[in-house]
Amino acid sequence: MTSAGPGRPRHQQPSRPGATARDEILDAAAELFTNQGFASTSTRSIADAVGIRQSSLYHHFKTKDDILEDLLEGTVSAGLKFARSVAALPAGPPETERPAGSRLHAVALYDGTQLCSARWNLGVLYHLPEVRSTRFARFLTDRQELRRLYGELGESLPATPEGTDGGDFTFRLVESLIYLRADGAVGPESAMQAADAGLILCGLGHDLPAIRAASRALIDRLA
Amino acid sequence: MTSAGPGRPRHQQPSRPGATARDEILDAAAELFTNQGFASTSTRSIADAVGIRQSSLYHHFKTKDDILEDLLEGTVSAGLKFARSVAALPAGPPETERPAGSRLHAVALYDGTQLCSARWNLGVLYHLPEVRSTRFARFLTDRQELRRLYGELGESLPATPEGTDGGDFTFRLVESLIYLRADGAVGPESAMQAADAGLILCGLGHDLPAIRAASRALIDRLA
DNA sequence: ATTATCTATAGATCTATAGATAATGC
DNA sequence: ATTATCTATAGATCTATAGATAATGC
Repeated sequence: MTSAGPGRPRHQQPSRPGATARDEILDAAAELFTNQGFASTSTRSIADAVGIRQSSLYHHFKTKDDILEDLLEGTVSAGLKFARSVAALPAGPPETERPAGSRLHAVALYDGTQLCSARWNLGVLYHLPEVRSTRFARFLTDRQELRRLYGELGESLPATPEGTDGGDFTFRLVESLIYLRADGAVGPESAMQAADAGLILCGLGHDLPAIRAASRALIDRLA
Repeated sequence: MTSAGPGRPRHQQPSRPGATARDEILDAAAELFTNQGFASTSTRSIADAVGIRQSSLYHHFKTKDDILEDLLEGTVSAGLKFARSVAALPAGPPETERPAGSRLHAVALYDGTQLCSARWNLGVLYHLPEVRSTRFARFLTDRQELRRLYGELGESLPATPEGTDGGDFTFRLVESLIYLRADGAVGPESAMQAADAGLILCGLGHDLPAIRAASRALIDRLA
């Protein structure tokens, strides 16, 4: 028994990662939302998982939706930032020769690696009907911009067969890692395989070894 | 005012498709589950959509979960049946020459077409955390068998590049149609494009026109 | 004074059951 | 007798707010 009870200081016995109580709440909510669903997870169960009272959550978040919003934002912001910086690079090789498709591959690999290795598989929340509301507009537009960047990087490739949008297929393959992971079928190579498959669909399967190397270099440089 | 009130006959003013009250309930639940989510949809709102009292639902279904179970089963049974009959065909051309990959393409096209054109986009319910319980074992094993059949059909192809499971990638691309549709981005060609992309990943992109023709023929014959 | 917690609770649900009622079909 | 509906309700939630309490830091 340390000093439990009303008005106890800020943050004791951190059973969860995170420097602050707010971070602990987010971590507990992420675990519960991904494992039980958003609507099925009560604010009480989140509080229980953290070790505080249900009502104390409302000191840190205005509503339950706000918790979800924070979590969703966190899953897309790094990937979007990386994709923006990659898309801002010139397509042609600047000084070092960079094979066509390296930029799309790098975005897919970075994004996919994150989806596979993040502490919780929050991607399963992307397609919740609840999320399709203006309430979550910032997340939605961020994810839409990321998708558009995939499309742009795919369009800049001349080799793609007619009729297919290789960039968007790559985006879809990368996001399918979410459900592969939910099925327990993600391995250490899954993200690379998804990125490779995207490039194959763009007609660049013949050059994969060089693309992989340039993709890794881009990630090391920009991430 | 027709004969409303207690004990009225079975089934009047059918505002929804379906011959029976049970079918109307399923249709209303499908609409609400896909648009608002399963946990967020109350039995009352389903009943309201049908035009009966909340408690009257329980004459047709034992629990709310039972409604979901019925809906999920309905989305996978036809596709699984088709995939089984396709997988039972000999791989080599029997009398008519059937190009390699036609069987996988046919399964993907049939399945994808259904996902794109079903009255409600029930696929968004596949990955609900709630569904991962033994409660829905029959649906889960059916879907798993369908996935395994994709894998088998992919394995039988010699052309697939090493390291990629072309059958499983095809399965993932087809299921990604669910989320393409949820984003309002499905067109009349989407299912065919997904099936084609799967075959490209299996190394058969060069033979697509012939594969498409054989795939269509298989669907006409077996579906 | 500010911050983080607590207790207590309002008010609105939500699922499922019990039992009454009336139409149908034998 | 069976079927499909209804009314009424038990009992269990669930979210969010109000206001008290105590530790902290100035």
